[in-house]
Amino acid sequence: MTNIHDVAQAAGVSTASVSRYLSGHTIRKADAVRRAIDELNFQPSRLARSLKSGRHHSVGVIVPDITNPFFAALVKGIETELRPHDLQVILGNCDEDPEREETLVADLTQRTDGLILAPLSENDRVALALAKSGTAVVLVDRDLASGPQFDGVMIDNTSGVQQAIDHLVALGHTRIAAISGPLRSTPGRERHEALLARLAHHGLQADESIITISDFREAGGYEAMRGIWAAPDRPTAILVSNNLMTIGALKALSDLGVRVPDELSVVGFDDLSLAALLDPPLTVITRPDVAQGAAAGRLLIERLGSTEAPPAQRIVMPVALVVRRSTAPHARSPRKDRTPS
Amino acid sequence: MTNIHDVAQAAGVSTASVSRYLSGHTIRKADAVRRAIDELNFQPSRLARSLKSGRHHSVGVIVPDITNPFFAALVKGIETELRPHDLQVILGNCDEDPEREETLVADLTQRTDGLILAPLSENDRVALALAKSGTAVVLVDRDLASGPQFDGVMIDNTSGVQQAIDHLVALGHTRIAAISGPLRSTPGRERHEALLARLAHHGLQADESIITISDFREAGGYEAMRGIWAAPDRPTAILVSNNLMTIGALKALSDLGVRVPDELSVVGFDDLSLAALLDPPLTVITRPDVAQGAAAGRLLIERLGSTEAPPAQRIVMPVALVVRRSTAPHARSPRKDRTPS
DNA sequence: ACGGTCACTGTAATCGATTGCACTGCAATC
DNA sequence: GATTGCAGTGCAATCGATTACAGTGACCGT
Repeated sequence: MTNIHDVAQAAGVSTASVSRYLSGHTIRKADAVRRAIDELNFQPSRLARSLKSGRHHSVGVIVPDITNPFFAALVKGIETELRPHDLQVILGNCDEDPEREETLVADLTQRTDGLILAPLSENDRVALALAKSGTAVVLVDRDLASGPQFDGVMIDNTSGVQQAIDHLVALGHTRIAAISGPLRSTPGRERHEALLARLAHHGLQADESIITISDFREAGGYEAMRGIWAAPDRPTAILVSNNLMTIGALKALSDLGVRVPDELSVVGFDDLSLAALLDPPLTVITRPDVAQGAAAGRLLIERLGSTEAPPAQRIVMPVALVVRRSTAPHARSPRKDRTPS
Repeated sequence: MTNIHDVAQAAGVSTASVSRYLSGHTIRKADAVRRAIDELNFQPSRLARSLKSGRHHSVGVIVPDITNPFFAALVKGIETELRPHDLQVILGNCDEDPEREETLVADLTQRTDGLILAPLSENDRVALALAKSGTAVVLVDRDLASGPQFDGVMIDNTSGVQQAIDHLVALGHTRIAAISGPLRSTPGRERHEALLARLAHHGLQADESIITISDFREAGGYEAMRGIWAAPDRPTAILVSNNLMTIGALKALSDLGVRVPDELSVVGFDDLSLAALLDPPLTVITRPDVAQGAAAGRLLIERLGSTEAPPAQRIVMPVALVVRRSTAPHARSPRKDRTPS
């Protein structure tokens, strides 16, 4: 690559003048400089610029799993919001790996002006690094134990789970299974806690053999579902705590030949773009995804804009139950509920 | 942030010694330096490092739409391949916007050692910039008109379309519709051309009223499907050229109350994680996605590893037809094929 | 005691830009 | 004609690291 020196030489001016030309000042030999830039195909090094100015004109977004359509949508929301502000979005996918998350945080704090982060764990070590680094940070969907010091955009997990359980109970279900996500993450923990609380609220017991903690991944949901179906006393309904595990669970049910909702009512947390086309159409808890990303983008812009750090802001977005046809009234006896083998 | 100077001062050595300590040399006051680094929480600036060394230890991946599960899978394959080589993956999502693509290319060529790119258009302006910049580039899934000078990992679109059409013809369909992608992109063009060629090969006519060019997006597929179903002479089968448009088409059919495959046989290009669970399970052309990404990663590593530029390599990966139940024999008369309105 | 290794050290140049400072030269003003 | 003002200029420092080069000192052998 040609550098500013080459251009200066070719145009017969000093590098200072070229630099000033680039930043919009009027200079005497503007024509010559313009021509030199064109001919040499000069592009100022962003690296050098950032080193000098400390600004990068980009923000990092770190998500646990870009394969998850929710995070893909989140990213889309963030980008839409950030684009008009001349901020590049740089995406890091830590693939549920804490070590990789740490590397990414370290890397991106140095290449970007701010970070939008969905941490893997509430007790993440990254929190420390972040708190010290002084980078602008917005948490999204997932919190940190030391969270309150950061901006954040969360959703009302508790309400979502309550709506789902209430719906199942209203349909007459009393033996309700669940596949939860990892408890170290906010949605995993909050949804699981809400589940236990709501079951208790209805006077239902939480049976460990049909309430499984899994990993928010498709394969995990598949395994968990098979495990639950092998339990001595099968449930008549199940709440699956995120979209990918729901897909896995549905595949397991399909492989096992279990009819939904006749034998098992299924509610998934997170909508799926195909949920309405499934057989049967899936009852889910929907939540804003693109909007959640956009909100996070807005918070970050606000923070980057102000010179001194404003107090941390928290946004909690509402969720809603969408009843389709994967849930049905519990027609049979609540006890002794076996399919003929 | 503290810099190498602060550390040097605190440890009572010169910056050179700190730098040497960091790069693994033995130095006399190693202990003091280590302690200073810990206490000051020093992390060397990657920016400054890159500026000096010209290496970034990262590669850029630019995709047209991260919301598309295919690209998400591709990214996953790339990451898995690159991680062991100490290369960060930095993701850019241009969201089908050429302008944004250009910005991203410009940005990422400066922050990374190489680029894996799925260009929006075969005649992309970025090609020029790339050719000049001398960055290592691997094209994936989509080619450039000036492509042969770059490494690339493509798939056999033609064969995939042939298999799909042959399958439909074997089922007795003669009036075959299609929703194609944008012709400026490789998969759009190749699949469309293969479609026309294969229809001709079977002596079938390509009727413009039921062969639509769309945009590879869900909404586009939805609209296109509605348009096709409004045609005076309806088709009995359709090939949809990618996953998102297939989702859109299925939603349109669902909204229109069209029964699949009774009234219309549907084949989609690209598998979907839920394809088998749909009603009915969807017949698709599958293709490697993670593997395609991994192959691209390998090519890039190879290129980055060698000092002088090796000749460009091309990989073409095979595709396969997976017959499920969205395609069925054409039972009724091929002419005058209306559902009762 | 002297010279020669050898291991380590600091100074300073470098990567490619930006910018404070002192300065130039021209036009406007008295 | 001298003075002021001002737009534009180049030099050199700077951002934070790496590294060629020229020391420095300890230690060894004679």
